[in-house]
Amino acid sequence: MDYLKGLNEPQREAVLHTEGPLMIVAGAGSGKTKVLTTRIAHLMANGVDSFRILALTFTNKAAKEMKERIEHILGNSDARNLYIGTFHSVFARILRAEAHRLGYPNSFTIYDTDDAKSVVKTVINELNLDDKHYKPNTVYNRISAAKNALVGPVEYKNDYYIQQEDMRSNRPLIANIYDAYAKRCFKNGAMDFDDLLFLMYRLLKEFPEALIKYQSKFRYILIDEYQDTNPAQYEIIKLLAAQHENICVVGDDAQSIYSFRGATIQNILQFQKDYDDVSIIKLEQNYRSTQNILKVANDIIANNKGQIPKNLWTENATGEKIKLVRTMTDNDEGKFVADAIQEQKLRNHYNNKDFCVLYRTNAQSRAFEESLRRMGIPYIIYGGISFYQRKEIKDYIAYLRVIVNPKDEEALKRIINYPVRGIGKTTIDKAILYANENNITMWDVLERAKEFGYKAGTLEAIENFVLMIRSAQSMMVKHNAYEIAFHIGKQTNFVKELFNDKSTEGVARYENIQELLNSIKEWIETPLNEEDGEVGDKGLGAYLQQITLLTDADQKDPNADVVKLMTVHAAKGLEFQCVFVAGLEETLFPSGLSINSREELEEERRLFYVAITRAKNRLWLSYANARYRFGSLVQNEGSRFLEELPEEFLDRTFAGGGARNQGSSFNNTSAFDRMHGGFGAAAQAEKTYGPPPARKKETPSYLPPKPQAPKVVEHKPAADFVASDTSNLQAGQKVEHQKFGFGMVSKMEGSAHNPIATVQFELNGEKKIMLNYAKLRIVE
DNA sequence: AGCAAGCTCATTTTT
DNA sequence: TGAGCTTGCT
Repeated sequence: MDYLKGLNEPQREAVLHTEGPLMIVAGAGSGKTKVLTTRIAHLMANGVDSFRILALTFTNKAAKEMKERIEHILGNSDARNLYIGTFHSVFARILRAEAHRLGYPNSFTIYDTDDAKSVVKTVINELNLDDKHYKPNTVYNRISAAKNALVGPVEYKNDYYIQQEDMRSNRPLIANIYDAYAKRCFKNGAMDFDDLLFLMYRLLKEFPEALIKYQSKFRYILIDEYQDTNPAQYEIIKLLAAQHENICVVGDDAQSIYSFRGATIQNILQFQKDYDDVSIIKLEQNYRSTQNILKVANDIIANNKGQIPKNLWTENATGEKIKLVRTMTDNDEGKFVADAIQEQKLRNHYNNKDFCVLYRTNAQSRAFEESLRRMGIPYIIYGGISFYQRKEIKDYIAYLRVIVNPKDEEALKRIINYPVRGIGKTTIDKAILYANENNITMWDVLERAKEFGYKAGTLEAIENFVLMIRSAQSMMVKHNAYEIAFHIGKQTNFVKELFNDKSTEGVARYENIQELLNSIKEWIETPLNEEDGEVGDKGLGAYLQQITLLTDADQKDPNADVVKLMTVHAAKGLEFQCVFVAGLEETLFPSGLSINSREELEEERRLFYVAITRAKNRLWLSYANARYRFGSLVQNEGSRFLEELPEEFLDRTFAGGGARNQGSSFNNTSAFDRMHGGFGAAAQAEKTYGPPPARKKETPSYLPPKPQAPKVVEHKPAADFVASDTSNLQAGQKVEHQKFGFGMVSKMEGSAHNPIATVQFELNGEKKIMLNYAKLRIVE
């Protein structure tokens, strides 16, 4: 019973309460994972067979961590056979075994978002609809939302309100697209991410034998991050738990941040009504953050209505005040963060991995990357395009997909003529047309190419291709995923082709393929779950299933000593010594798309709450006066959330042009800036903008008066306008700007990284031009 | 057929 | 800004 030591009272209670429905309301940093893992270990220590425990998480990372911690507690490897995983991966595994019931091959493909959107696009075009109006992205999101609400194509078409909505947006035919899309996926033997939930639900609902099988199998069910479950997940859980009712859900309504994906807090409230005697345990002691950080977080979230009442408290030290920093531009914000990290490393002996930079949108990462790179601080970005989304990797994998499931038209289209083998666009278009006309798959057409009147040369090319795929298919009986992958790379000249490309990108692509092959090999060598026979051992099918459900975060080493950059969403469940929350500006955080209703705004606020509560020791909040948004510099107001911060816990500073912000004896300038013109851009900027304003008490921040940009007299540059190298620009030179026209440089200032020219334009008067961004042509 | 240049358009967040 | 797509050229 050693594992019970080190738990506080409610934690212990949650672990020991094994029978019957239980809801754990776990505040940020209250030891939720510890409770979940100890609970599972406790069940196992008391003789529950690991096959009978189902634990569902939102990320593979969380699942993996839980498994490891359980193994650690138990001191053996019994945990290997637990059903721990994401909703998607666990359901994929079950669906693989039950696919036949739904009319799917058990070798079904899982389409990622890109594949799915591509099918949507294909279908839109085939229905002769305009893809400018029916944008694949929009339509896909609509379909996705429908599936997550368990609305199938038929219900979609028959639902009055949904139809009204589509009428209003002038897209009445989405129902038809949805229907065609679902049929096409089925024909391709493919499920998209949402299908893994939707079809799992249908499996349990429509096939009582399947329902009984899994209901009785899973005697104990645990759900992590319950506040982020959507209706599909909710219904599935309910069905699975109905027999034993040993269901434990863990969540925090204050951290619900996925409503855009259909998640609803209603599930938390509904849970209490679904079962007769639900026990509720609250974990309210925070072990993560300083008092100051927690105080700020609590104050922020108190602005939301209708929270489950909780009192999150901590015994930790008071800690430092929260630093609120304003900069001129997003690039300055980047520089400020890199500077501050450097300073903290020196002053407080932190490692790189103690720092995390959080932002609202992935696009914001650029400024931080640049400044960190310039300072030589190693970093890693979570959430960009993942390894498996790179073109060469997707192409390579497409071969494997076709071998496993030749009905997969998306994969087939990718590789049928790559590397080039004389099966061009015309041939492919024809094949798809024939397939649609005869209601067969594209692969069927290729196999029976003779019947469709292709020219001799084309026919030969097709037949060779079909033979090659078939021979690889026959390998599946005796060979594992690695052997087949290696074989196909050689056979198709895929690898050789990349090897011969000596351009920088070519070399990188070749290396990526090598890395892919290595990772397949590695996967082959890791031991199986005992019960995994049903998934198909180390075959290609099992491999493919596994990688499509892998997230970007799963591919990166969380222990590497590097600064981490990620969106707030991606940071859920993580913690860091030092956290920077950047881009706290209206229309960015909160997002401009979420300020029109209270619900959306409250979700943004929860997101901010999640961001703040990632920090253990030190927290910086930053925002920029102006930032580059789709190409041009846009002014922004500070976020309304900043006004909700309790003033007494804040330390306000201004860090204009990337200077150090506080305290050091050299005051506000970096050595570099001092060498290049006194106080540099920072001091200059401070004169212009002043320090960040303290909280305005009365003025509501809604609809802030927009500072009117001075009207520009448009200048049409010559067609051959070419920006000059302005690194040696001097006062007195004459220049041309694309928008402002001709002018004379009157003054040069700023640092060498960030030179600023003051120009007297003939038509537009005096402007300050940041040479790093603007394009100027030197006239003389 | 294949490639390069130019054009348009989008930006929330992710399994 | 930059990705993806169409157009036009070879």
